[in-house]
Amino acid sequence: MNQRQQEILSLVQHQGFVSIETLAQNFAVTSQTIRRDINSLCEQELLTRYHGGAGLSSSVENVEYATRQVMHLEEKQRIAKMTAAHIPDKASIFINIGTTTEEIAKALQDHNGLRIITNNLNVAAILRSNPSFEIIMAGGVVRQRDGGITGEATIDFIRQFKVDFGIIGISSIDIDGTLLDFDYHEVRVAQAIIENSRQIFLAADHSKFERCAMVRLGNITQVDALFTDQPPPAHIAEILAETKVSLFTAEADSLKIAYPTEAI
Amino acid sequence: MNQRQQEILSLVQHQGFVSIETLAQNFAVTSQTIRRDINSLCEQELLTRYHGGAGLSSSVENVEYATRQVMHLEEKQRIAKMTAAHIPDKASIFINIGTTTEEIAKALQDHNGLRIITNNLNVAAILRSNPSFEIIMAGGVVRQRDGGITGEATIDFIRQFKVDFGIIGISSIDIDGTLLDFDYHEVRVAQAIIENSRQIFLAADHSKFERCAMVRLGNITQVDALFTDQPPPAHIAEILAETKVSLFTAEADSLKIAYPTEAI
DNA sequence: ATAATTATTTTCACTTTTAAACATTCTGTC
DNA sequence: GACAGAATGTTTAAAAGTGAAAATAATTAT
Repeated sequence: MNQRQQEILSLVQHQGFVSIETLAQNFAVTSQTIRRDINSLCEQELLTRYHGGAGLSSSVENVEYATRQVMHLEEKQRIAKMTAAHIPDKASIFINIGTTTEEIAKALQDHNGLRIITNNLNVAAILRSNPSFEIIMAGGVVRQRDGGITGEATIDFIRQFKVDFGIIGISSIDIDGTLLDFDYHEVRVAQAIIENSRQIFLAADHSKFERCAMVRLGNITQVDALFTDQPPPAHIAEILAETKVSLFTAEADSLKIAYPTEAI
Repeated sequence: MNQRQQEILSLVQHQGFVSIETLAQNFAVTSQTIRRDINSLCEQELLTRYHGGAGLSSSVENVEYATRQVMHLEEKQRIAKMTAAHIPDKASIFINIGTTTEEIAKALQDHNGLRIITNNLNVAAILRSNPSFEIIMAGGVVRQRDGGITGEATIDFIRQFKVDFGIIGISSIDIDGTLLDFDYHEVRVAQAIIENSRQIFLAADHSKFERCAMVRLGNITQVDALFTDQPPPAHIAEILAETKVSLFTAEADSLKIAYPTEAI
């Protein structure tokens, strides 16, 4: 996103609506350029396109979160689609907090008869539209910025269940396979989910391999399958192969799937 | 959908019905344009076309709920405003399911430092916009139709707390003061709220005195204050006086909206 | 029941907006 | 300096939005 696009976004956020003509004059570019900017921002669901201008996207209040939400959106959507394809109808699943897991929720909308337990208000809102689903909301303290629910009460709540699949996102994966996050409370919840799921699906786009968070969640060997968008670093790939963690890679052009190779 | 259409939709959702003439004047366009908007919205089944205007859609998933939400809206808003005025800043409160309690949540938005426990997804969404609030979501099974959360897990969750105010809505109040609701699960949650609140505020518009539901929730003598929009029936008023339940009535210059009878 | 009124549909003309294709400029790399 | 790639500008045809007028349908008043 370039400077001008950020400013457009900020203008929309302050004024609710801006016309293409105004923007073109303000930034001293042609309306065509503004159109390209707006179309691009629109694809990222950061704002809504109207005839003659652009306005606030449906219900974005938290800009910081909304921006994070669109980082690597394409990748996340590919990952989400692939992950959803591995969840059978009528399965019971945990879905925890995270922008990637929200995309997975969207990808699951057309499934049938799922029973979902989540600590994410957005996930609940997304999945509520399908009447064949049974949605169970985990109780606890609501985080304003992303609608996540955490805390001791949440953990106790989650422990009441045992489900088929636990779908978790993550902030960063260290080179030795350590899973890390920024928020202690969120980590506690994720651990509870891991303990109470028969299979764990970890969804993480490639950016997570290049970042550092500080709270240890666990190790990548605890998961059953890793869903990502690019082949992971060599060392991680080795660990996955050794521990027989399935690796699914949703690459841009064609969908490539790599199965774990036998340890030599 | 353009912004005008969105606003039309929102108007319909709030008022139940809008006339084409009014809309044309409001938006400063010809009635023809409004007609096109309405026809388009109608094709999407977002609202229903009537001769001379448009009203709530009758084929939306939860019409039942949407209709209920609009019924006696003005009264509910008056009741909500008055109820909110009796809640001090920094109070801890339960808010349960119900269209009236949702209005109360809206009326509470400008308070400060509230700590709210709710089993209503909509209430959580409404109050999340105020960063000074601490919101705790009760866990449990999500009801598709209204975002309410009920079940044993919810009751256990609520029992973990003891708050200053419990704000509850109700489906009907019998002539002898019996509080009644339609849903057993919802009643169980309301009872848990009553048990764990120092003060109970009951919010009910006048229509609740004329209806019958079947699940007994409790008796009006269990509440500390009743908030309504018209003086209750004499017998109820007597009970309230005898048992020293406070009665707050938010009356207003009567304002009636005529609904058209048949959709086109 | 009939006339008068009001709302709706249909059609057409006009303007603005959009998208697509291609030309141009700019930028960084080799 | 040549080149590739991205961003921007230009032109043009298609699409969308709007308003006006006439014909038809529905509603209300007499």
